[in-house]
Amino acid sequence: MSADVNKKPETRIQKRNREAILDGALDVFSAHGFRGSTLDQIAAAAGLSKPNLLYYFGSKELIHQTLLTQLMDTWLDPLRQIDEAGDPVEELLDYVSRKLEMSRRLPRESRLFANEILQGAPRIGPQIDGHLKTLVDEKAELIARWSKAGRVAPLDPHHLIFSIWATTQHYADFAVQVEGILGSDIAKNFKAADTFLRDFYKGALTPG
Amino acid sequence: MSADVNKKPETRIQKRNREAILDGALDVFSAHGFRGSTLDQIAAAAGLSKPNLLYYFGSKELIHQTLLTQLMDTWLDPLRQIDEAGDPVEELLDYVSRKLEMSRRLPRESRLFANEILQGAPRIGPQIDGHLKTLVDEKAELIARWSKAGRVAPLDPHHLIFSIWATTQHYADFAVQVEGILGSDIAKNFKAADTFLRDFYKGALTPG
DNA sequence: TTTTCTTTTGACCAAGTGGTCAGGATCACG
DNA sequence: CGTGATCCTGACCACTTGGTCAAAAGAAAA
Repeated sequence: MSADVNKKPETRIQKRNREAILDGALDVFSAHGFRGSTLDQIAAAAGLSKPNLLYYFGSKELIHQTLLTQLMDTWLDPLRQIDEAGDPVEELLDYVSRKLEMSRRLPRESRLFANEILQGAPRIGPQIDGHLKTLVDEKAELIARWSKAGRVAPLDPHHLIFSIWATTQHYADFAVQVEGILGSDIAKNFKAADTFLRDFYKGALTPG
Repeated sequence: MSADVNKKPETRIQKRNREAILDGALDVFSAHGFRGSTLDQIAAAAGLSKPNLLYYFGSKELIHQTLLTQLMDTWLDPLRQIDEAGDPVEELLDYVSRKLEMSRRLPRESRLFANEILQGAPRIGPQIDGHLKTLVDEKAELIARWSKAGRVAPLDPHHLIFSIWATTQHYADFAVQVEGILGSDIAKNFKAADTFLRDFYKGALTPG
């Protein structure tokens, strides 16, 4: 009855196809949202027929949920890395850079996540209240301690974290708008964003 | 042939029903995105039958586009109000507060917009490159002048504006996440957000 | 009241959608 | 090579969806 014992190990073909499906689905879901995506689109993106796709993942739901669950881990990594032993302002600036780097390298994942939250997190709600809240509260407390010790400016730590999420994810989620205004040289835009954000947060976080 | 001459003025009934439709559609579109919304849902939200709805707006497209176009004006108002004659830091802080207030009072509109941009702005693209870019460039230049004169910290003005959009709209677009972490007392959360953002931007913008 | 214009509806339709299924093709292994 | 397990497909289905239409019901003007 224990679910985590896979009786049969995964075959080569299974591995290849499951990966192709998840990659294709990430393309499609991140661009059109859950309801805006069709199994035909996903199947085409993965290079499989629709029935074959359903042979590997029993339903559209399941593909989506698999993506979202896998993503959650990666997504919180940068936050976990904030180190109590480091210099507070440096630690936070590096967190900003790491988050921005994620927007640059994993924009599809960012948009998938944004789509889900925007629509009220109908299929990921629980994980927000659980995992995420715990980690955020923990790091917020750390920042509060730094704050109290006068090592970073006295700002509400939860809202500070929100601001970092917002400013960094913006470059993935609203990429079209950013490119419409700054032009389409993406590398250049991200470089400028990093420079800006580090200066910006340095100004806001440095105490005194 | 001139399109802006309405031969017949709008009837009472037309006015009431068109408003009901747009309001209902805003509910539905902002919660589920364009493709995730159905005419039946919108008709129900507006209290009309589906064919009757289509009597007023010829297609789903048209309702969506009407909402988006109407929104664009309101959306850019706070930016327009930035006044060259005022104190630079104060002007920018007030812009932040105005934008946050829009997230508080018009969260549906914010999410409608976010949905559209997230999915690549398929039905609003042109307006971004036109209207919006012009206004943003203009205000960015103003900020650049202030910057050069040493009246605000030397930060890239375009990215500064992006950061304000991101941090303020976050409270509407990611409301579920914010409430999952801070709790559901919305008034309290927005109050704290305003305090945080003003302190935060004051620290980052004050020169020297 | 009559006539004309506007508003509303039920019945309907073609296309698209997620998902099923029986059977054929292919693979791994003794 | 043979055989059982895995992999793949075309045909199909029930349901949803955006949209149409003819005709009834209601307002408004005469």
